[in-house]
Amino acid sequence: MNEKSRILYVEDDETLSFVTKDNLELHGYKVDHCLDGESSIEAFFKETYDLCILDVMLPKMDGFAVAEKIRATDPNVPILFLTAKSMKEDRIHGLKLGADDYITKPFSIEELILKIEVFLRRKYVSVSINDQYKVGNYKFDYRNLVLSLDGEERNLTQKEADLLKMLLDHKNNVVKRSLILEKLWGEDDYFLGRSMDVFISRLRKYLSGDSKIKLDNIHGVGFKLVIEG
Amino acid sequence: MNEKSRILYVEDDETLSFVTKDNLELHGYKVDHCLDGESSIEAFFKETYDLCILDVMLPKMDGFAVAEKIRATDPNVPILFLTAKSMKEDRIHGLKLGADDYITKPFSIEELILKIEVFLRRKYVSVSINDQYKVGNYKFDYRNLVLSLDGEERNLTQKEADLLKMLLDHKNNVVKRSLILEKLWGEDDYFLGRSMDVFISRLRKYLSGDSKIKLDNIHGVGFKLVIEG
DNA sequence: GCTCAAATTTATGAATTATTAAAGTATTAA
DNA sequence: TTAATACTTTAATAATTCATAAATTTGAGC
Repeated sequence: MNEKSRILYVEDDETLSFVTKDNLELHGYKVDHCLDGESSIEAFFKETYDLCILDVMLPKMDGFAVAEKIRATDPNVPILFLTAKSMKEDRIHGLKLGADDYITKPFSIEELILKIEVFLRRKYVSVSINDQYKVGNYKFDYRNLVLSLDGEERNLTQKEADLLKMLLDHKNNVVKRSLILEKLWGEDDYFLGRSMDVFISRLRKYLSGDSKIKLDNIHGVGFKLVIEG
Repeated sequence: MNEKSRILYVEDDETLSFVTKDNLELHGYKVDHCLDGESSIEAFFKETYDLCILDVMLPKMDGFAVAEKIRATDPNVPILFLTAKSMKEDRIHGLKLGADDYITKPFSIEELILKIEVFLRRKYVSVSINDQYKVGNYKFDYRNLVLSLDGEERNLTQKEADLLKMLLDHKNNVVKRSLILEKLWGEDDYFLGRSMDVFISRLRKYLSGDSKIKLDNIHGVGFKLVIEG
């Protein structure tokens, strides 16, 4: 099991925050609660958090200001706002500042937890400069069809790139033969399967420069691109 | 400047969808619009999209079913649901399926676009949402056919995995030989029974690393996977 | 002790996959 | 229009994997 996810929760309503914190902890999160904006900034600088939940209305420094400070430090940490019902302006303002979502009060704990899960179950990196993938020691630029290993560039064909991308999107997971064939070849038939095998073979050769990369076959099922470390 | 982001938009209300598509295109997205669930799946298999917007209420196949299909193909693409106002159950159901957010109708275009931006400005990589079973000290990933004991991984064949899953689904209960044979081998005959015994035998070997796991035979009846504690 | 179910190990053959080479198919350039 | 080039598919052959079969041993239940 993974370690507990750490959540920074800023909310001045003591009753609500007590219940919410309690519930979140019951669900296995480690929650630090702050009562106002300023102390939350302090906390954020001291600790590392996986996610922040900010009430908009806060004493001393409102949620937006807190979000700006946090964003300036960390462009990646997900931020959820708690806003009063129907304050559309607030919601839009928050999203513009770089918040990732908002929840309108009153909210159900179940919904809050689901929203938290959405952001925690993904690794989550800002700014995808085009479609640049890291593949072990390789770099793969999907848009430009370039696969490179310390400066050494190799141009891929569209189909090679599509296949690599598909395997990469399912990194460390099995991708069914039928799925690949349907998606990249349009239909799943025996001879197209032979063709795909040729491509797999070629990708193996291309990627043989890094021993931490394996393109495994799962007999009768499909392929799995495994990258150690 | 990056290339246009490609959006798949599924919505059966023609008036609304016309306006929305138009607006999104004005904002620089490339939008493909589908009127029903089935055609959207087709489109998804043909093209690559950066984001999907699904109405929940759709003819032929509802938005949830579409989402499941899409998730099965691509674990990473962000999915936004359009739900009727106040249908809390819908929202929660959607999030559980792996949707990333929902927007309640009626929605403002500005808000929709902000939400889209939230998901497009980041690269999302799912941390893998597998159905992992716990089997004593082992972990069993049925989808990927992997059985692991503290880091030590072993790939199972499809049939081995099916059998283990079946025993696991009846954990601590007897599963009749005839049931296993019919379900996994298609018919119940003597020789297939011998074959199954080989598989049982193999599973016992695989699971021998944890003494709290027993795969008992109930003479003349079937098997029972017992896990203490 | 006897009989049959179950367990285990080894063998076998069919099916799947791998790899390299050759043939086909476009696409672009001359 | 032809030649050259780039790419995909087909073909041929080798290698591997796996379910089943077969052979043998163990053990349950009477």
